[in-house]
Amino acid sequence: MAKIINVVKGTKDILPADSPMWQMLEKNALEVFSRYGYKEIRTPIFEVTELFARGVGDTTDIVNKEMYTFEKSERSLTLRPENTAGVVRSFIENGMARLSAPVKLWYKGPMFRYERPQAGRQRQFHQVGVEMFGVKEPAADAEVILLAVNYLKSLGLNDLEVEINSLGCPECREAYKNKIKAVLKPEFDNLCDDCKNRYEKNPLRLLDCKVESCKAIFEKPEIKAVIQSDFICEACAEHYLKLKNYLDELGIKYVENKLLVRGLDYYNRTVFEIKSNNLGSQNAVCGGGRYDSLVRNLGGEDTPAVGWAMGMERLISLIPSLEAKKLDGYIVSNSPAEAFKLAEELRNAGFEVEFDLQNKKFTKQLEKASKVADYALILGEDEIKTNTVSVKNLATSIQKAVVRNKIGSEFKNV
RNA sequence: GCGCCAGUCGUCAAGCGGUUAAGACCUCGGAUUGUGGUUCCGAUAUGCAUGGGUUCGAAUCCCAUCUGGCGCCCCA
Repeated sequence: MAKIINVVKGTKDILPADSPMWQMLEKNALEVFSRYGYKEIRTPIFEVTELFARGVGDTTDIVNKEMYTFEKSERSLTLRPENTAGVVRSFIENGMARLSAPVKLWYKGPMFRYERPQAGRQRQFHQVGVEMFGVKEPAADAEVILLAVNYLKSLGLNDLEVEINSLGCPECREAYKNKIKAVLKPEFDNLCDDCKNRYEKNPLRLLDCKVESCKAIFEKPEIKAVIQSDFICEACAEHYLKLKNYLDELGIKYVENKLLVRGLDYYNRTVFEIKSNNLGSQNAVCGGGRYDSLVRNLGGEDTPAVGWAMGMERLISLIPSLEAKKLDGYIVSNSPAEAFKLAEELRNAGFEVEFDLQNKKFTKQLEKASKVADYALILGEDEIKTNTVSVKNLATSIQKAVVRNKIGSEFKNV
């Protein structure tokens, strides 16, 4: 035999046994998001590399080491590692800023990140996400979080923990970063290598380092005081407070996590994550926040925006697997032409029906019927002569003759 | 990119230096030639991720590669 070819590392087939689950996720997304006025947008799977460098941020790991980038006709193109940048590009390019705000969009589809695969992490994975443009008020943040919670609910996921935080605006965050850097400066040599790196790149990410020696440093009173301080400016604080009030009113439980820092550079003010304890170390199913300066940074008019994305594979790993659905009927017959006609009749009436295409013996056909269908529709010589179909309920073993031209309306009653 | 663990039939696995490489499920065929899902019989890995090595002898030991899992990093 010829050598077989395998799927590439970090990618997976979605097999027929799995696809009903995916269909459910997609159907619920359409239903739930539509109720809030969100419309689906589908953007290309690859974009010009510069979009992600400018959009996601060139200090991020995603852009620095995880992108699938290739050259074609002297242009650098990249398989999308996330979809916010693409949606924003489309928003600007299609003049959606001229539409009446808010502009509410949702998407689903594959994303690509060159990372070491592990549980809940693949190189090709799928996200569903929403983006809302044009609303600076905290009600937008609240709606988007509510939408996430309700989508999860529609999937039977009720007990996930919502974590929120405010990163402040660029101004107050910059001041905070500088304070952190200042207070940690004397300890710099004692930080772990990762933290030394983060010190310059993104000091906010220092804070949830898991290395014990770093944790100990952050516990020192004078350092802890700075870390714990409410650094955000008045306007940001008010925005954050209003968001929390909305969430309280809506009965959405949340935990404030000062260490929550989304890794993408574009976030400001609100950031949030929804986590599960049943996912191992890749425990976030949903992550998002506000990104008021991204549209402008990508060349559009100043437009505030909020959104989130969920990892569909992670969602699926939390949902109990669905039972395989059986056919409505399986026709047992030694007259393929008659079986064809009956099958077509029932299929046109909306039933899921199959029959044997391989001239198998009667007993084999019946055995097959019992495995794959709720009813066996027996169409033998006797039945053809008398213009009937013997319908056998395979769960109860009850069998009845049904007049051929009433079969569609009656076989399910046996 | 780094560290640790693992890889035996379509699936779940036993075997841990000398076996014809167990067993179960699935699939297929037969027992019964118009009644299945319960029963009985049979078929299905010259092969143990791939490639090297050690050994009289390797699925079993060693090395490399590939893939998966866990952790770090990061993120959904």
